[in-house]
Amino acid sequence: MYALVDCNNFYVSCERVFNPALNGRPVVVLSNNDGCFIARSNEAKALGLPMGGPAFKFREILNRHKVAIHSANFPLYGDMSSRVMNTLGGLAPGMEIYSIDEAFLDMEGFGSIGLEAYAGMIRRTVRRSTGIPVSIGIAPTKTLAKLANRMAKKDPLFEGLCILNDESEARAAMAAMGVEDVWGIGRRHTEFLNLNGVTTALDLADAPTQWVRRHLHITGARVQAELNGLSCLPLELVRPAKQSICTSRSFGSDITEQAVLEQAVANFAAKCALKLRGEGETAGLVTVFACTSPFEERADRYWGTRSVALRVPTQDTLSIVKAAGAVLGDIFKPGFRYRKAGVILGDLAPLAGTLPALTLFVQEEPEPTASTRLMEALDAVNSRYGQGTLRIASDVKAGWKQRQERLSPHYTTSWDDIIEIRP
DNA sequence: TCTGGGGTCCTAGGACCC
DNA sequence: TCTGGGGTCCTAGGACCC
Repeated sequence: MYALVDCNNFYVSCERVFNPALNGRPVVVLSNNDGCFIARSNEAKALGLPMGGPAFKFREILNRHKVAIHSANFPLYGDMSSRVMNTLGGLAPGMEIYSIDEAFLDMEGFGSIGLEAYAGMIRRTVRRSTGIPVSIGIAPTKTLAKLANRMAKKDPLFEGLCILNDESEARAAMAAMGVEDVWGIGRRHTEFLNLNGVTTALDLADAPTQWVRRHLHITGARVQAELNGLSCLPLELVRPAKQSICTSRSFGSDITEQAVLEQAVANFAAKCALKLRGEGETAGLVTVFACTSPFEERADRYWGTRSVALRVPTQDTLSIVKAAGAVLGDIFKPGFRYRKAGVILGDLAPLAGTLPALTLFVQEEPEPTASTRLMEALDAVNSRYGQGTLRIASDVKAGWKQRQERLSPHYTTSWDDIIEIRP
């Protein structure tokens, strides 16, 4: 049996841990730039505020119901996530961290204690240790565990815990669940399935397997098998190495000058390099993109992207920022209003096993130790005094910024912020 | 005025190999 | 008139996840 543990309204719950006055009130957390809703309390959901809805379209409801609004505070949420995962890791023999607020647990062998009692203990322990409320779904496959979790959240009668013990319980749950709510079935597949009379999860489970394989491909076939109790998605106990690392942002206001865009891209490249070192990897490919708002008139839209291969794979901020700056020079076209840009690192390889790339015409030394030592010093200073304390000169936040008008303090990751909230 | 960010996997098709 | 079989690698685009 697998358990899916999912934090309730996670970002809102994080804000409430440190600001209990938010309990019982409608609360929303906004995306970067304060654009869309990315988390809503139950009270906010009841007001009809939709996931992903742009805040400006709901200004009237937000004002009328005095909804508490927070800008996204990802350092806080990431740290709270670690606390939840550390707690869960001690409560089961195997765990797969699936997302910032979800983990699958191996429930093998807990049948004798009683799954229900054990799951109740998990919920109480996480709540007591971290302040975060969680819901749990338990079933014979991961896909059914996701479905059970959804039941646990949807229907208050379950009180945050739903266990599907056997086929008849699974079939009853699937009959009550729309096919669009099945894990792995997105908007396009839902549209296709509905047109063909498949509207519930149970319809999908019972559809002809060849037909599912043909139209929903191998991933859809796995979903169907899992709904029928055949486990084909094992628990991934170790996180696979990342294949790419990306940092991108939309801007608080449009950018038209190349120099300003260069500053932003330098900042994104430096952030990427920091993440890269955190993963212990080197990158061999740097991709940069810059684009206008997708809501522009067609003639004013532009999407530029280009990649450059690095002669020597590296995790050095200076090399990566330099490469990214050169690529931006290639794709920048004057006359457009740029709304968003980003840097993507690819061809990742572990640092330890890195050999100098074979180059035919250029005699390339292995990466000098000086670079490694400089990066160590850079990271040590920034870790001690805050990210951005020491940075590359082109990475200046002079001409671009994001909107973050209602940011809560970084309660768990910044001493300065804690001092600031002292009464 | 105002619409997020960071990922993965799969397929189809082209180009190439012997 | 007749035109194989078995592969790899790469890329773009689509679909999905939170």
